[in-house]
Amino acid sequence: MRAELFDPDIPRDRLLAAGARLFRRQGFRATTVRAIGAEIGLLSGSLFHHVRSKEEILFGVMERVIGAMLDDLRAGLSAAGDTRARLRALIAVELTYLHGPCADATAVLFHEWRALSPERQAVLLSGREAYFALWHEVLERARAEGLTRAEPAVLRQFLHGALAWTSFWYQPGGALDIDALSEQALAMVAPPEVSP
Amino acid sequence: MRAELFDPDIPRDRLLAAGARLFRRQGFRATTVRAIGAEIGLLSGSLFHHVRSKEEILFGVMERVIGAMLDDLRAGLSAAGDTRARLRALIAVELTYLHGPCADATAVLFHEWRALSPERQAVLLSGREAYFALWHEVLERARAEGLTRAEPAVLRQFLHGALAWTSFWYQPGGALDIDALSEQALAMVAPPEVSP
DNA sequence: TAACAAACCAAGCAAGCGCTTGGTTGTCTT
DNA sequence: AAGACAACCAAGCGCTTGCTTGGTTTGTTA
Repeated sequence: MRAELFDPDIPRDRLLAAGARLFRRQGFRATTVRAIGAEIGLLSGSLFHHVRSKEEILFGVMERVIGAMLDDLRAGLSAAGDTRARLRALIAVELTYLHGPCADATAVLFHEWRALSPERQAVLLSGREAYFALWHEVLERARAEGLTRAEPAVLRQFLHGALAWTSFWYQPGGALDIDALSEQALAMVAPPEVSP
Repeated sequence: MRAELFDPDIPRDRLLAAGARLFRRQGFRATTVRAIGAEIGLLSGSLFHHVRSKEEILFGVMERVIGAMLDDLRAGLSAAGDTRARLRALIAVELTYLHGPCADATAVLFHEWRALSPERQAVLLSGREAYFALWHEVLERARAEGLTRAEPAVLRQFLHGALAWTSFWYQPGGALDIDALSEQALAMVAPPEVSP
């Protein structure tokens, strides 16, 4: 996966990274433009030289991460062998984004979706749909092969919810690393014994 | 389960119910005391006769629902027979609260936890811990009996996340009712074939 | 070295926020 | 009849918010 979503040498990217960090920690509404500015040593007014509005920061963060996740998921799926490996790739990509170097931006994408205006939500919707279309494809096959039992459309939501929720409790650096966490998620949706 | 958390005949309860409704729809920060007042035909200042602060509304809502859920979960578990039935009860109680008559308050409890001050979070923590202690007990037995595969502590978080996330996508009244949704969740964490 | 644009500062505006204040209304008890 | 109390209104205070404005610095190019 790409190590960084934002280039520290580009002022606007520094702004987006700071926004992601604070939006994740305090939420979009609770974060002031003054706090974002202070985070990168800027006065509150100065950041409107790089961005038209506070919401544009949120949108910029989401747009960036949604594109990157889609790329990485495609790469992960094409590298995976059987359906079970593809299932693991779905999980691993999401957990890696949620707890790796892109953790801030990914958490913001998942948890601050409602803070974005409906118009801008619509702009990102195609990327979101493409992402979950890949999920659906894998989950359909997984059920056809007897790996999973729940209906793919429902399972997709359950699994995504379970993974997104990890940002509230999972601490990277503890006893459980991301690979082990992925394996636990895989064990939940597709216990090894069920496969033929 | 108890049909209503708030008594429409008590002014303060009407206030809490209105708060829950708006907090769920727009989030705590985005909801103004003026909007809450308007919801029950009150001027913004008048509602401070019933409540000391806006946050006290949030706390009141959460306190109420957390106690009710704990009662209902205890009742549901004692009525259930084997471990699989107890597992179903865990799921059913949570989904019933999330999408039944207490949907507003429950969604607020799960999704606006961070909006509560740390001091008040601490007050509710004992109720929360008692609730999840019951979960843990059931999930431990489920694993001991071979019903589930993932570690109980992790599975608890995954499952709770999956269920809490339903408030973003599940629409009661559609083709899938709450019982069917519960069955899907159960199928995900404990596929029938695995049991001995 | 002059010109120019990107990047930033200093100051503040208009609007909205949670909450306070002082007073009025209606109901119930004694 | 009179007191007590809950419930509410009308008005607005002090503060914070996102964002604007006009001007200054800095670095690059011609």
